Amino acid sequence: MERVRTAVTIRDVAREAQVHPGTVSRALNEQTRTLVNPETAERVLQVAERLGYRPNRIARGLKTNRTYTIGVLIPDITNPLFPPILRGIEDRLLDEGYTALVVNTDNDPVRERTHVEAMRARQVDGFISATARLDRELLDEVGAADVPLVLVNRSLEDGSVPAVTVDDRQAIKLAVDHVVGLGHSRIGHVAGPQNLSTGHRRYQGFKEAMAAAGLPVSEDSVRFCRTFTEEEGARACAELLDASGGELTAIVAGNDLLAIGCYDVLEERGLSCPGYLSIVGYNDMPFVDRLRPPLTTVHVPQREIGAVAADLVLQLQGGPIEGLDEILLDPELVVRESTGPPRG
Amino acid sequence: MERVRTAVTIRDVAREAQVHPGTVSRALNEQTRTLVNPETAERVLQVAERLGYRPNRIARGLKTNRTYTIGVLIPDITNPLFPPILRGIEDRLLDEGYTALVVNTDNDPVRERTHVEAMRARQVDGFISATARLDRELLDEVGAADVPLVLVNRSLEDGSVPAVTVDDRQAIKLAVDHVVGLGHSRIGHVAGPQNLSTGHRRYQGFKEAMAAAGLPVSEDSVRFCRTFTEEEGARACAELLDASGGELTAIVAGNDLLAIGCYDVLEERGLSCPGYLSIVGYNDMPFVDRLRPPLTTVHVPQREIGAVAADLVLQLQGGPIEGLDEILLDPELVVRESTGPPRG
DNA sequence: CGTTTCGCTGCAATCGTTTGCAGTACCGGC
DNA sequence: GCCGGTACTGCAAACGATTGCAGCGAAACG
Repeated sequence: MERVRTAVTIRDVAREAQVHPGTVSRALNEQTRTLVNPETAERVLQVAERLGYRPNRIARGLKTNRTYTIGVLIPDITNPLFPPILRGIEDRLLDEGYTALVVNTDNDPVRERTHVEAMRARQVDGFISATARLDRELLDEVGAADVPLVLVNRSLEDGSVPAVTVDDRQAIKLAVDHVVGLGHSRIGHVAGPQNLSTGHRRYQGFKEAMAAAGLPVSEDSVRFCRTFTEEEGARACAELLDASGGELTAIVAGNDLLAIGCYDVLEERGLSCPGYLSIVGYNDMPFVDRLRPPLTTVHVPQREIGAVAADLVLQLQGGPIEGLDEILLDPELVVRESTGPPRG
Repeated sequence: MERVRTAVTIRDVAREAQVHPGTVSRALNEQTRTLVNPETAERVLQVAERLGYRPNRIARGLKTNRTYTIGVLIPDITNPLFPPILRGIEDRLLDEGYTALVVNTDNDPVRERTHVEAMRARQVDGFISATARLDRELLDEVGAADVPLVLVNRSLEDGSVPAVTVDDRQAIKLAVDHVVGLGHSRIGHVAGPQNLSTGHRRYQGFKEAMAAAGLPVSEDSVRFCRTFTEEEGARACAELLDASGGELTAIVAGNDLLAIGCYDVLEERGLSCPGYLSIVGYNDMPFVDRLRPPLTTVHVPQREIGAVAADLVLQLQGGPIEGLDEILLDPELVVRESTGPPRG
């Protein structure tokens, strides 16, 4: 309960340096140091150093209403998609003396709420959310408390909250154009969950890109997954293969995990990739270049997304910014060995 | 600068409920609620709810010297080894109302120091460190401040700091015995950095296991890597292959990344695995079951390690525990397809 | 030499809670 | 009727910092 009172406070320094605590505070703070006599300041600095003084940010935060902490909501850090984003965020925050409070929500509303509450109670200066969904209610709540919030990897239809994402439509277009360029025309889409903005937008992008290429998209050429997992990808892929009567020659998947699921059914059925079926993923997760075959996928600059998002919350610390909604970064197709010309 | 003063404080609740702030505090806290008249308590609860009161943990922490926050030091969250550990930690912490403050150190001493300072300034209640090294100095510093520290995935020789790890020696023995059982006798070791406890202990374990199996380990049968990366693994593997004059038939690697490096040189040289060379990894990182061939490796219960570590810091909150040093969890060999009988 | 200005420092309130202590009211027992 | 006890509740001092305001001495100015 009672931790040994070892901490040296501003008062200790003051006593030792023969000045008032207020003066110590000023001397220690870059911003206000000019207000104190250089000699005094120097002395205070010395004493602080000698005593091993460590400012108590908690106390500081109480007074200044700033904790220099940003809450980061992630569905599941175990999903390889997120670590790079997190790195991007952290590195950027660190530069400015901020720290990230990271939590996993599992996209579970109650976990989400618990975590957001906990973070608000800790007076975080802002939020970055990579979660697929966030209660409208929760959203409004943090909005009302006017602590900045920025979304990554997804966005709101109404643009009411700033977001940084990759241009999903353009990205999917890259993918379909690639296989079209290879000569494919019977192209399927293993789509992500439609209640997630990412899944939905990629599906839209697929339809658009196909239309632009003058290709029809029938009911048989797309299947929806309930989650972004290998299992669902496999299920959808199998259904697609069955429904198309073996005519499909390429699949663009809603994300890499889904693509891996496709690999699984090919292997199971003894079909080759890209010989029998070309597959392109989405995200360029770590290690997909090590799959057999290495996965052709669209690379999204995760780390940069994180960094930009961090930048944004940091800027938002200064107050709201007008006319800010979505920042789109450019995706990039990385061609590996899971795509090739159509069979026959 | 001045955020709108929207927060409702304990005083607002007090005014509204016609009681003293102290009473509100007591009513709101489970522990002390019995001290207040049930009716009053109920009324306070109601008002608090109605006003949307959110206790300010910062203020609370200032008074109670508890932040319910644990600092977690990780080398690099981008390394697939760590996300599961982090999950284990977070889930366990969440159960107890704690939150994790996570940072990436890159094993860089200055980053490390910066981060530790920042966390101490934020008055974290404890530390969990998964970093390979930590300045002796830093270690002592947090020790002196008597905030609990527990290590994961590595330990100190002198056992001065509680740690939770897997039994590296036993684990490597599992690996060695496996290939020995397959009939191998010319077994090499691609060892991790010897300045990291993990790398060192696995190397020791390798020598011991070989000795126990009655097998010699010559100078030509081990190569050391400077880092736990594919590149280094590849370099070491190539050297090993060259040095042994083509006699080696199996390699046990210091970790999965190193093993992947071995895969690379085999591919480069057109050699097969496990036909020409059996390879066993260490850690059972996500996705190694999807490599070609799926990697035989020793599984370490990352998530559990994290959970146990979290448990430990939590327990340590009650005060130091006597006779506590290292908690060893059991590794488990998972045999996949990268190992087979020796050629010839 | 008186007055203003300036540079520096001290004072004390404040941030939002917690908590030891004291006070009050009521009840029961003798 | 007095006393002790019990059950609440209020008071006020913390926790460790920040900061507007005021004071003070010395320099500058007229």
